[in-house]
Amino acid sequence: MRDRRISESTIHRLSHYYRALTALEREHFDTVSSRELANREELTPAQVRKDLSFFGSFGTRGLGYPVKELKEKIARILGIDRVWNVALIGVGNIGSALVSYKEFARQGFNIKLLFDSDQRKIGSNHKGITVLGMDDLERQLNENKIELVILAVPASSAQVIVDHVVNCGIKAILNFAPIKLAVPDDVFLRTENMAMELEYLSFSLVNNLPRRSDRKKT
Amino acid sequence: MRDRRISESTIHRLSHYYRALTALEREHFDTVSSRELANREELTPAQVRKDLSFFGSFGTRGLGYPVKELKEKIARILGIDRVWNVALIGVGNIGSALVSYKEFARQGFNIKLLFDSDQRKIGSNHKGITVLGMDDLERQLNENKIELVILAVPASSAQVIVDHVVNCGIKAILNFAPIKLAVPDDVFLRTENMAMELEYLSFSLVNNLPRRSDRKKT
DNA sequence: AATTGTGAAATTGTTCACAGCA
DNA sequence: TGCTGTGAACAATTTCACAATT
Repeated sequence: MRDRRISESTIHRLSHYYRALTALEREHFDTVSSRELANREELTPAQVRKDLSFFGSFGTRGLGYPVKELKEKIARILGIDRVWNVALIGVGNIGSALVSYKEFARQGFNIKLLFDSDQRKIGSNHKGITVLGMDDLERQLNENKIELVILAVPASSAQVIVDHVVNCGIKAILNFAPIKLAVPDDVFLRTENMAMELEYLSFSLVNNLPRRSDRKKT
Repeated sequence: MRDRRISESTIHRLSHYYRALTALEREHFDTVSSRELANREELTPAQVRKDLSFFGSFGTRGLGYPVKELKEKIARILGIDRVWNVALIGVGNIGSALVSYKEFARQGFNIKLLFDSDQRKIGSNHKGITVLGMDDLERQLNENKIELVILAVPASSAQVIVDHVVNCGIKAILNFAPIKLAVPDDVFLRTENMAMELEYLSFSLVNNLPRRSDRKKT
């Protein structure tokens, strides 16, 4: 199964496995079967095995997967076995919530810098980090070896700001503005659209969809 | 094409079409072709036509789709042509950011009630809404005809609280805790996992994935 | 006996290509 | 002519089922 193209869904499921394995580790399980892992994230055992087999043979026939080891393997695959230096642009509602979002830090996403274009916010403090102005962006990103930028600015200014960020050489951006941004082909952009899931719920309620849906193919 | 099962991806793409149509309306377009609509959300024209054809024949051959009308049709399909009464539980970082998140209000999601189990937060005010205690939950949800609950509580208490919410008769829940929650089959649950997209970016960077990926197949 | 790893089959989702209509 | 609507072709993903292994 070496070298089949890895799909987006597979990668997202790795995040789920990682989460489940973190829980299993806390509960002192040494090994876990594909069935148990599947149950915990509402997937099928076959899918778990197929997903994992893309990356190697991590299990033992008859026994299952070693929890701690598999968790480390997946962390390595996802690239979260290290610390990423992150800058966050836009310290409004969402932005300031994200600064304190524990799950980011727990997975090695270290928000080191905050930026805002609002003069009144520059110099203010969030969780011990001083908000910088946008004119300082390029130098600060370089000096702090930032590899990842989170954008939490209004939709109206998001494209201008993302252009600026791209010009600074950043190759990975997480966008919270509910708008489609254009970036060059060599930049990774993901957009978190929080209204979309509410719309999905709304759709489900009015159309009385077949039940038990939680997240993408996931 | 009547009565093919509508996939999750199709529904998510409807959200995208809705967003694009909102922009087109603002730009005073009367009609739009499947090609233009596809371009705006980075999809293919065939996909746009197929998606829309699930729900009816909204376009005119040779001309395209009427922007205003199509937007209304999609709003109707998504169930956002009305106001939904929403309660938000957990007024921490994420929770208080969501209260002020304009996009929710704009799409008819009216956050009417706030709850928290922290005594110090009860009685405090967010955007003019007073935070209530959890003991009041059932009565308040009923009296205010709440149909949708947003959960922004810590992972550790999320399952207990979601059980409580389900017992109050709520059938649609948006969960922001990074954990898999169990709910009965007749309850719609969606989980917004914000770390997942960061993990995807991290994976992309370390694996130097083929570029230009923005959200699910979406 | 239990459980992985994996080709093959089944299913689901996407794109093609063109007839049909304005 | 231009563009939709859609069946048919194609591609991707998931599930099945079983040999291999402990």
